[in-house]
Amino acid sequence: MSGAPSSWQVIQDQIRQRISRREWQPGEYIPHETDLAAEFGCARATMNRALRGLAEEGLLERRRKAGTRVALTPVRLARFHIPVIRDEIESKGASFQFSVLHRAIAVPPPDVLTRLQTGADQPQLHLQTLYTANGAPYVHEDRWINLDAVPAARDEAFASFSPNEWLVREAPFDGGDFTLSATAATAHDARVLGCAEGEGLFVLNRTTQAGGAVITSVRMVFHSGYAMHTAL
Amino acid sequence: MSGAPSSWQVIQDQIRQRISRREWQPGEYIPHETDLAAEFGCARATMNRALRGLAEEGLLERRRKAGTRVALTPVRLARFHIPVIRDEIESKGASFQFSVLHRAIAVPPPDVLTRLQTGADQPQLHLQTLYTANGAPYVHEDRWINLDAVPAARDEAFASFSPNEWLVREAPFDGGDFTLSATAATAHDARVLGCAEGEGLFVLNRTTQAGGAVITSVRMVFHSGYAMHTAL
DNA sequence: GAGTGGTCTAGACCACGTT
DNA sequence: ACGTGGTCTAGACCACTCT
Repeated sequence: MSGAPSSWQVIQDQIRQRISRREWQPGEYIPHETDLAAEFGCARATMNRALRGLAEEGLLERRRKAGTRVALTPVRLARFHIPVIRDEIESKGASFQFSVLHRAIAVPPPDVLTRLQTGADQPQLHLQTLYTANGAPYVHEDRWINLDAVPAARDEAFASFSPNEWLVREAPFDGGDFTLSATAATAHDARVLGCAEGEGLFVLNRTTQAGGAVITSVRMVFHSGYAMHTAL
Repeated sequence: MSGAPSSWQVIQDQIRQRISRREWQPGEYIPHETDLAAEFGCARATMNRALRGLAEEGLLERRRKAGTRVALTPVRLARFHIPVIRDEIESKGASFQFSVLHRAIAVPPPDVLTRLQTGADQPQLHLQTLYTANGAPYVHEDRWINLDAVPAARDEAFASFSPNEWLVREAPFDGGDFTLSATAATAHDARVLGCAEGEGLFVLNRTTQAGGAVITSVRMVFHSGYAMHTAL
């Protein structure tokens, strides 16, 4: 389907099998790169590529001088695609809309001040936006934009581009963090998202930075029933 | 702190800067590997390593014959460490305990049957386990184990090892999927987790496989206030 | 001090897709 | 048909850590 697997991928799969079949026990040292390369009849660089991948997945632990061992605790890491709202909605075949419910310039509350790393006397841009799919509420976004970092936002109406898309275009970020959590729908959440008060809602908090400066801090509350999914 | 950055990392950072500073616009084709390698005075393999990493991050799009371009939509992917409960709790300096609240062999409900890919006439092992940190409820686990795939589970008491840890030891997996969502605490949730009914709780559904066979399907409901966090 | 993985190079061939 | 990225090799030097 997707092309012939390359040599290092084949080798990687073989190694993976030896691990999952317990031919190499957890905690056990496996042969050195050089020996494995000889066994598989490939260059050491190729074997390195295969093993490096497994180490990045957390299946192997490698240390210079010590060697390579099978990880004791297979600490798997899951990859989640961070949603660009429009893409996520349109990829489901639904139509995308948004409306800015609230727009103001004000001093953020303390928790946002901390995240934005701005002063208590510096007003910033506050936006509340509802994104809908086929007209149904999809996610409610409560966003603060650091006007020192993105002064152009002050005069932006967010008519043709949603805050989300506008920022991606105008203020490319190079860092940040995510927090996923849950909350019970408040009366306000319920009204905006069109769900019952008290329902469990999925929440994503996100801060993005560029060159060390925090650009924006956003809290997104998703519609009831929303879930993030990934394969291992 | 963590060693001198290697050449390909330095190069990768330079490229990253050119992108985030808009020296190369989104959608724009950047020079070929060969040319960039010449410009940076490195081997093509080294440049390839740098660019490949950026492509995996979603910052670049590469196609044979076409070339390399800056991604239009920087579809970032976030990496989350999948919690091994004991490690997660102990890494916070808390003590780890667990207790199996319920243990039975029965035919799973329809949704679990689908996930386990077993028949409606095949009883499987059902476990409900509470994990605690310093005695406080941490996560409640509702797990079904496929006895065809893991027959040894039938006679396991899960006294010294939690279901979680026992499975990691006895039935190494090589695939699966995750779903993250939210729910409002039911009366049962509230009682088990010691929270108020109706609170928003974080839920992780997980299915793990080995060699194509589904080993276990589990739903974990975390204590109120739990969050998953990651940096970009 | 010595051994192992980490990285780099120059060159080659191949696979894919048509900026 | 041809150009570009993907992969592989053989050899070399280096960095880190000490099952």
